[in-house]
Amino acid sequence: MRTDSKLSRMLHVLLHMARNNKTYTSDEIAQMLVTNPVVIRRTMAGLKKAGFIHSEKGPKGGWSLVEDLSKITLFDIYNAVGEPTIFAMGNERVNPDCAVERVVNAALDDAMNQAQTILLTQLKATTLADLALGFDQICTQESFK
Amino acid sequence: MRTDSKLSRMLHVLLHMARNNKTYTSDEIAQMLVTNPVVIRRTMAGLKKAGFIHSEKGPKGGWSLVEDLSKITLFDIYNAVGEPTIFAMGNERVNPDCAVERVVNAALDDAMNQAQTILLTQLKATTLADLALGFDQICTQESFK
DNA sequence: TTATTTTGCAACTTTTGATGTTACATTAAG
DNA sequence: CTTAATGTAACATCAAAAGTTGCAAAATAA
Repeated sequence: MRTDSKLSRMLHVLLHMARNNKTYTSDEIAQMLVTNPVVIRRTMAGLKKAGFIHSEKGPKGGWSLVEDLSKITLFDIYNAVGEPTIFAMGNERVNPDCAVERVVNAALDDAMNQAQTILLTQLKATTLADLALGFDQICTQESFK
Repeated sequence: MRTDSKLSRMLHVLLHMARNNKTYTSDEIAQMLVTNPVVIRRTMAGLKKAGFIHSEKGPKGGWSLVEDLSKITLFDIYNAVGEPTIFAMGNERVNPDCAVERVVNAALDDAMNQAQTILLTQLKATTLADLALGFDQICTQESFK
């Protein structure tokens, strides 16, 4: 499969929404991310269900932020987009009775679980407000409008 | 794409080879892993190139272990099978000039790099001999022939 | 009420990388 | 010289993410 970029994309969108404090249509967002508006709606649906954003139909409609950035962690968004598969590598399981297979898989699972724990811990420790802060720093450094 | 199982599979094969101390044909291995012998040759080619195993053509030919299990780490095999992509999640990079994108990607890259470091460190710290040991323990516990 | 804008969503297509398959060349044993 | 193996190129399949199309539903405004 392709690399799952839903988390990356949604973080991108949410920060833009927070920064400009306006509603965005799926079309605008799709242009921003160079993709299709339907893909946007599909993915944003998860964030809406989780209560982070709101959507309005019809003219003047679109997507808007509901929650405070400081209350949303990257892990929250990871969950809201459906907890994408983390690893592209995995165990084969053809014969659970094979002791060799069990030992090999246990070792790999252990290593992968440790890695996953670190990753999710990092996501939990970072809020969107943290990212916004880093963003403001860049803008101060350089010349952003 | 599918989940990459080359590392898991090769570890499985190597432990079997070490345990029974015999040469295996690609066909035998393929049956063991429930796959195709050509897939086996393709993957084993990497291990051969890295010097961990030897292959012999013709009747009585097949694959045999060359290196001592204690000298091979799981990381060595990870490398030998071509350093498969670790993560199924990733950043989108549509506009490197976008400060939001940069901040988001930096945060995700950081989390993923930490996770990757842990994973590879674990692979480096485990030798095939370690796995064989765990294997022997299982065999003692239960009733393996 | 009707035209327009926008989300909601089902159904299908495309893409991409791992895996699987076929065919045939090469090599070694007997 | 036949048989049993590996070596490898070329092509086929599979699966999951992303992309598309089409249309229903809802809200706004004239």
